[in-house]
Amino acid sequence: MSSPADNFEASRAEKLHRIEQLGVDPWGGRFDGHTAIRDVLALPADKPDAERPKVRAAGRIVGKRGQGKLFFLDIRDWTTPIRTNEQGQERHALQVMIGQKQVNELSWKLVSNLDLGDLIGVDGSFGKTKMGEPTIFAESLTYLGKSLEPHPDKWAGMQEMEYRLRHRYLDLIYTPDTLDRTLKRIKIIKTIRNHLDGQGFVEVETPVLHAIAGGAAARPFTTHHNTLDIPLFQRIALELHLKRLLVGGIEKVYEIGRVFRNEGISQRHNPEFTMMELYQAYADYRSMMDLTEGLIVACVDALGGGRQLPYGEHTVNFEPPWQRACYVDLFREHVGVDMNDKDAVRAAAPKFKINPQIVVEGKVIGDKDHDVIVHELFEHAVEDKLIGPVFVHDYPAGLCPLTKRQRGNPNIAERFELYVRGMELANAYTELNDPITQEQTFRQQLAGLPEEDSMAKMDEDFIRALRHAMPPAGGLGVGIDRLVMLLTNTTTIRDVILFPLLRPEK
RNA sequence: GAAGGCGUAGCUCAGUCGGUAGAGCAACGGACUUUUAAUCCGUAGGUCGAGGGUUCGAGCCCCUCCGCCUUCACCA
Repeated sequence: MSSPADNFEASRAEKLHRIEQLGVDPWGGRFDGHTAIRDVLALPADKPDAERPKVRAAGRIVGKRGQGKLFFLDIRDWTTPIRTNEQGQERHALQVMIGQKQVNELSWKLVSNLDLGDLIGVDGSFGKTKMGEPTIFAESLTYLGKSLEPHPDKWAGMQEMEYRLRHRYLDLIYTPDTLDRTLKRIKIIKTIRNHLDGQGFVEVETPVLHAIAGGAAARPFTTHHNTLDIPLFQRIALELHLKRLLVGGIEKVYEIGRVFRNEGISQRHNPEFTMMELYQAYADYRSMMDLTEGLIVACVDALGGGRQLPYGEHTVNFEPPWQRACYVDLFREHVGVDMNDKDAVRAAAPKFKINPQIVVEGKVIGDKDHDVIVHELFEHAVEDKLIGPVFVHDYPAGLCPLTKRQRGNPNIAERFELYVRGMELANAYTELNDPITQEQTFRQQLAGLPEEDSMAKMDEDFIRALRHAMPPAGGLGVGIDRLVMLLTNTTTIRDVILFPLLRPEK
């Protein structure tokens, strides 16, 4: 008894053998001068037979129809547009016609060995068939790779998320949105670089391996260096090194890089994700608002789909200027009480299903801090309403201990978050450059951390850097994955990351 | 971490009341020079996620486990 896989493997092995017997390498080699399928389809297709343009193309076989001495292939490459043909049908491939009399003898012998999933090079002329389908009329074929595995159903495609994630290479071929999103992500990141470079920022690379994982309050991944025999952490933020560079006089600096947080996985969280952080000397959070607006509008424009982008049921209007709203005002508007009125805030909490008491394992062990209740209320009552884009600015100082206070108002932190569709897209501060306050606040934060987070340590070296005077600065952080989600109408982070973390099979 | 859903051929999916495991595509053999989800004739393909239990009999009912999805919780 043979399994279907065995049958399949045996048949492909037999074809490999037959191709080799013809003196043809089934794995191909350098194939110069081929035209992208997008460009082939743009060639004039209505010339008389004798005047058809000569073309060379290469692609993956995604369809084949045999008809005795005439054979049709559908091939696809990474430029292949989705178009509607003269019959009103949607097509996502370029047709190749192989006629026994039109193609050379060796190529005709190869035809019976062609399978869905193979990579093939074609030389021929470009025109239309009697049915009006743009087609390459093949004169010779070149093998560029034989698929030894079956490919997904050509019409149903790939439906199961797990199958798509574990076979992303197939997903890129058979789910058009996957390739489209991937290319858009690349374009967005490139646009960010171009835009920032154009504003005089410089991009740097800072260490991924940290002796102390600082700059955020997240649990890090741990690792170990053998020669030094020390524990190391993968970075959870870019912040502390970039600020050292501010001290060093690099006045406009940014980094786009991977950060790692050893926390939950969800539609909006992957353990490794891409952050962009930038710092600008002698600027503040207001400067960052203008910069953020310009940066994201540049990304929107780069995608070429206009400034109103769909997201789920909504349309988000990225046309500047964007709304700017005070935290206090939004709070009053949606919660209905003044956030500084402690009794009123406490009384309002249950209306939004928030317990103003701290409960551990079913027991009340105390009252939550006022600022904590305020922020929980904000998250439950306000965030979802922020279709935006909207800059929420001037946070309660208690929520942002490491942010510079407003001059003359120590209860307000100079911070904003950019919200779009209820998602936090960017986070910016007027950075604290007073090393004494910074150190005190660090120590207070560390003192409050639970046992399991005891790997968090004071970064003395960073404090020492600040003590040499860091310029006042504005800082901005943008979660690139979430930005791509928003701009490509994608609801899960796993579809904007090519290879999101999955539990290994078996 | 909790609850719910899903897991059947390579892919996409049916499977009724517990009674011999099904279809389309893909594959294999054959016919066919303008097809395009080609058509026609024929063939093969299964650890029903894994393990245990109930039963004369389990894809289906029960238990345990694994994986994925969704919601919630967590989340600078």
